[in-house]
Amino acid sequence: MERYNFKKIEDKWQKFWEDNNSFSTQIDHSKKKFYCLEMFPYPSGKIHMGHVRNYTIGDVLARFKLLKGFNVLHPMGWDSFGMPAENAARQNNLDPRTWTEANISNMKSQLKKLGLSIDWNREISTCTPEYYKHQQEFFLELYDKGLVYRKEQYVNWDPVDQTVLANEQVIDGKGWRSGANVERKKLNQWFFNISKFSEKLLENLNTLDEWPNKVKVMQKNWIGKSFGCEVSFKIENSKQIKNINCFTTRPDTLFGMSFIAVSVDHPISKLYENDKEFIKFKKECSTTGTTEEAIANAEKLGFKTDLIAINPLDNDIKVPVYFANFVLMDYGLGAVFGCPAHDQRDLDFALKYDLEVNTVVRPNKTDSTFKVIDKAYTGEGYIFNSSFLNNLKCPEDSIITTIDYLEKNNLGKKQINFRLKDWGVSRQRYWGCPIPIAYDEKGNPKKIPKEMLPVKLPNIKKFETSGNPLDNLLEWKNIIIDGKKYVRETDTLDTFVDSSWYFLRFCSPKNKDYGFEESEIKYWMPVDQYIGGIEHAILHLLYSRFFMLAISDGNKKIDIDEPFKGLFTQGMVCHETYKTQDGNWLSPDEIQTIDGEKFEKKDNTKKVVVGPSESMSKSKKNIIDPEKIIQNYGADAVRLFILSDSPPEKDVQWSDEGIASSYKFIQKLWSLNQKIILEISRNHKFDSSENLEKYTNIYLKKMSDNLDSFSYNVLIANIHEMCTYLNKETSNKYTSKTLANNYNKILITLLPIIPHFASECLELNKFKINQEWPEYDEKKLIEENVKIVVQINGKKRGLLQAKRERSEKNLLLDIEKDNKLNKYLNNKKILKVVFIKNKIINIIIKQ
RNA sequence: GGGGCGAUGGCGGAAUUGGUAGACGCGUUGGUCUUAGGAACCAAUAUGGCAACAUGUGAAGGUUCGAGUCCUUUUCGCCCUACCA
Repeated sequence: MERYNFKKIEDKWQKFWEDNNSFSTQIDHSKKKFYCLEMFPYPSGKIHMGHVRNYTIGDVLARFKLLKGFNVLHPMGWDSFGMPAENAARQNNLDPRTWTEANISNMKSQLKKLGLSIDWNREISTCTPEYYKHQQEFFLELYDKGLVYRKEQYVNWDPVDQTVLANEQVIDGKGWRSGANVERKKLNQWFFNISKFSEKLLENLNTLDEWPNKVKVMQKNWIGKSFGCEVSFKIENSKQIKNINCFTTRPDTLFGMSFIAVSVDHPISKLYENDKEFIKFKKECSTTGTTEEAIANAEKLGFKTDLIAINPLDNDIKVPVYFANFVLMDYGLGAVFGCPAHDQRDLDFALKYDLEVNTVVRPNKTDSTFKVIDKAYTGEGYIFNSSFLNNLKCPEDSIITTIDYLEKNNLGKKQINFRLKDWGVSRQRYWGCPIPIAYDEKGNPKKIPKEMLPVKLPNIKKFETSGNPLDNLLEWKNIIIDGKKYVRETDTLDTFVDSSWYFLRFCSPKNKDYGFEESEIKYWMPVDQYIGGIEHAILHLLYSRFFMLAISDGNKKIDIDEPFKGLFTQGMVCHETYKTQDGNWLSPDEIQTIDGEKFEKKDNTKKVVVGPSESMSKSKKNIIDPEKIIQNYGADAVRLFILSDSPPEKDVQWSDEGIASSYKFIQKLWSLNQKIILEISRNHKFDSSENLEKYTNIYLKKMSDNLDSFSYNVLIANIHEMCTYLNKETSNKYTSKTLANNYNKILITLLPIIPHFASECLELNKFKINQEWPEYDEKKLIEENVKIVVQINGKKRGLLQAKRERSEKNLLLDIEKDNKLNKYLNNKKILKVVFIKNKIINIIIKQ
């Protein structure tokens, strides 16, 4: 028997799909659309297993929807601006564009070898002027809408990469790429006014019912809405400072206040800018480590001012004002009032500086002994020691009452505060989208006129070691608009801007007038299923949601609020890690094993230390190259394996045994196919078609259900069962017609998963290649004979074959006749019978 | 500190959503064929027991005729987030 030649057959079908433009898509209003999108890759050079998993999951869905008769949009592109290109250029003295384009062409051919159903006619690349021209238009459009502005601000400066980082790109106080300690620096920056949509971005999360809850929770926390009020405190002893305003979520604890703490960056710090002690304190605050432990263990430090603040609810309560290291200028108003009894930080601070601890909330109304000593009480309870607030239920009633009082007496106002900050998009980098702005002699920004777009990124011959080469490119920097001299903005846009609208561009990839055509996004948007890694749960997804709101803001023709209707976050691909005994990482290629337990290095047979399985990464060398695997086992085997071992949303363990087993399984399916071709040609006279038809019908239901619910690992199990069943059941039992009819349907169900193999089998069987997904018949799922579980006192004691709808009474008679079952009853008194038709009978007897 | 998720054989994982726990795969064991097999095929594989049977979904309780699934408490693990006022 001829073995399955995956090389020949996979090449054949990939060529067929390409020659026939099988996956190119046009608007077709007679069909329902389905927009299936996987997060596009950064062209780093080669695809990795994470891509294989991501794009296989998406392809299964896209092909399934195509078979179901949807008009499927399944595009692919390249997130091709960004620092690696620039770094490679510096290191190897070449042009980032050349490097990027070579990578794209290599990765594209790798992706094609996976047999993905992608409409390559819609391919886009964000580093091309055809793409970023429209991004510049959007920038100016948002500028006109007041959603883009420029301000001087402290920024996170990465001294190694010589660039500004967004808050989200700073992890544990270090740059997310360079790992260098991030410094604070004041620069003029461009911002997107994302905080304008805080409420909307939060509210809309409720409408995203096809998103993982986890991602919604993460975004909710990131947006960080808190309800409270602004309270104004009079300062009684200063000419310059009359008031300090604080934001609080717990105004009801005002009577327990014993100090005010403000950030060292608070405006009142101006009063102390010449105070040597204060300067020293401020410096101390900024050098406190930013690692997790440092923050957790950081001591609360204060610098006492001579200011005295008055409690607005009781003018006799006068408290000192401190600068404190735990108050951040970034959040709220950069000032808090301290109520040590009911906030742990305030309590730590109070104990250190010997401030009063006044308990004003107690768990019970009447517990007169309750007093906070060394642990702040933040639970529910009742207010006391607080004048007009006494005995109010806390926090619900007490907060509302306090805010009412403050507002009526002009002492404060209700306020909702968000943690979400505006998005700083300026990057001091070359390889990004130029910001379409120039400055006049006075430094005022001017929009580059539309007809002068795109502002093309000039070619750079030589890269200096650091900084932005655009700064030194005078012939590009100096520009004349309407006869006047201007200097260009040399910062480029954060690459997250590029990916914030690419899903719109896919709808109209060639449109020259604008980033998209309204009629086209009206048809295709929103993305029905977006698939990618959980690492983008906040940044990319939030920015994209913002961009959609920003573009449709004030444009009634675009009524799309949310870009991604469904979101699926796939797990990572993991592999064991290996190290030499002196701690150097080893790749799986460098090691071998004899017994599967002890591992040694191939070249010198030295012992290898096997570490835990972790997400594949270059730094740990635990990577498996998809290209080699495709070469050895074929794309279908890789697709099959990457789906089979774990549910797609969980991490999957790469294993040599696993991929080998998938390969073998395809061979097994191949021999099944040969066998069935032979059986069909024999045309048996017998026909117990009912069995096969019934089986096929159940199988189709399972396949459809599991495809709909992303249970792809269970789907593969269904295929294994099918293979075993057909191998057993198809010998000498069916007429050609019955067998061909059912087998044809089964083969179609393999198309989404192992498309080359399934296409080849369809062709060999002379079945049509383009067929619709076979639907199952709901009526035929009903079995005439059913198995009834028999329980005695809730314990399973056996099974009973019975006709459908058999009554409780008759089943009891059956049980009495059954030798295995009747011994349990043994003339004992039946107290109760629980009977669920066609399912279970539970007999309760006296013991 | 706050939030989220999870815990099922040697391993990855199934379980129609309250109704036969362990589908399917890996691994292991035995067998067939073979010069040989790291190939193919067949069989077994939760635990204890010769068996009947008993036990069994991190732990303890509860609801129920019936709980992996629901409720309460608890332990452990993973992830996110963080001096957020």
